Amino acid sequence: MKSSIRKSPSEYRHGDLRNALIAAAREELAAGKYETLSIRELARRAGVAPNAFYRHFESKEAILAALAVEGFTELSARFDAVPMLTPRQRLCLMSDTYTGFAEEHPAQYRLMFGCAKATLMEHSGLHEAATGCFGRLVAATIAVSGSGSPEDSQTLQRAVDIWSLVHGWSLLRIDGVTSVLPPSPVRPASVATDAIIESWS
Amino acid sequence: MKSSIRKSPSEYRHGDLRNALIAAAREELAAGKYETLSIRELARRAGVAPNAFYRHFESKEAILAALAVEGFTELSARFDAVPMLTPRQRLCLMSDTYTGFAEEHPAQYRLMFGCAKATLMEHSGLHEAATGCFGRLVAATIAVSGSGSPEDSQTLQRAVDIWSLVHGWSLLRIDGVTSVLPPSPVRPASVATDAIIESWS
DNA sequence: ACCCCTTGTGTACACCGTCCACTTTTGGAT
DNA sequence: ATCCAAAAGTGGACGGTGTACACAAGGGGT
Repeated sequence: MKSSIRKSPSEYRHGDLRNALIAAAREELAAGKYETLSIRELARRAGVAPNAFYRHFESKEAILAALAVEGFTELSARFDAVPMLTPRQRLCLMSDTYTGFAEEHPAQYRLMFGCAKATLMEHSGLHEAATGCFGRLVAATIAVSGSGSPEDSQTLQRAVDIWSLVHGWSLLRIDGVTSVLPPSPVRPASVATDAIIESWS
Repeated sequence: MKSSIRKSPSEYRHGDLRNALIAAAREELAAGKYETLSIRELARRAGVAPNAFYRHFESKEAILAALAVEGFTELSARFDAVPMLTPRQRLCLMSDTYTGFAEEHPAQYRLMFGCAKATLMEHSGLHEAATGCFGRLVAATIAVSGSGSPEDSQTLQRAVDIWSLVHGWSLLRIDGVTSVLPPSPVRPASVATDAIIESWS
């Protein structure tokens, strides 16, 4: 019954610390901080001791992986919401959907592919989330190609070409690298996407 | 004349510490370490106290920038060595030159574009090196397009499309992201590059 | 022979991720 | 209602980082 000096007993248990930590991490990402994101800072934001973190996540990598999963899931949802016009138009729209997501969530996007590296891919759900996301790209590619199964080598190559284009397009803009060239009005990635698709016919 | 316990007077002065530090950093990059590269480790390798570093570089960012400059310069040199067949063939070869460099030096490549972010671009020489590198891409694009000055908006857009493709292509492979898809024989980036070029005519 | 400037050292600070031992609280079985 | 084990949060510590400051060692120009 004796109350702690620092916090009332009622708030000794945070109640939903895991989500509070994730929410704080999302804020950091929204503020553009990814490389400098720190566990201690998240704990501070949640009003909790640094080590409380480890009751909810195995490691720093674990929460990063969770945020990456969120990102891939959100991107998948956006893909699913792209309307079906012609298969070709749909794949172009998916290109712009992709780059749009990356530009809206630059730090999270970088996180998603920073996580793809090495050991992080082993974290629960990450591989599945990423696979599901790009499976949608492959499916849309198949729809355009007309034929080809998901294991068809040519179809995969084509999907990876599109993926490469929108991935590079997104990162060049996120990192502000295009500033090394004279400024020019931005043209959507779908223009180049459409050119690549044209070559398939 | 009394000798230090730790090192003979003759090696109190390292002689070429700056290059030794850069060499050590190059080794770390060759070993794939970029995010975890540390000043203290470089100093250890050079057999010197950590703070000796600061007599030769303003900060950690400074040596990273220097390594990025090296990368852009090397890539520029490779671009210059690409033979002129037809302008279109040449641009395709430059695509494969680009991805080849990235695959040979994955950590350095990531560094080059990690550096592109934010404040790092302000470091001496980095902006020039990057601009020079991609100016070569623009020039090759102009050669294909037939017309167009470096300020021509359409030409720039086209060059950025190619750049996006090879940048994304390189990073997807560097980060091993393509492992989320069933394995398939790797096709050079120049196939998609050629498809994009085709759409210009 | 002197001085000074360059180069390298040592100490220190604030931060980080994470391990350990500890305390507080809660939920369920008795 | 009581007790106890598990869950959740705390505090301290270790080894790591980048870097600021004051100091020592040594070589070059006068």
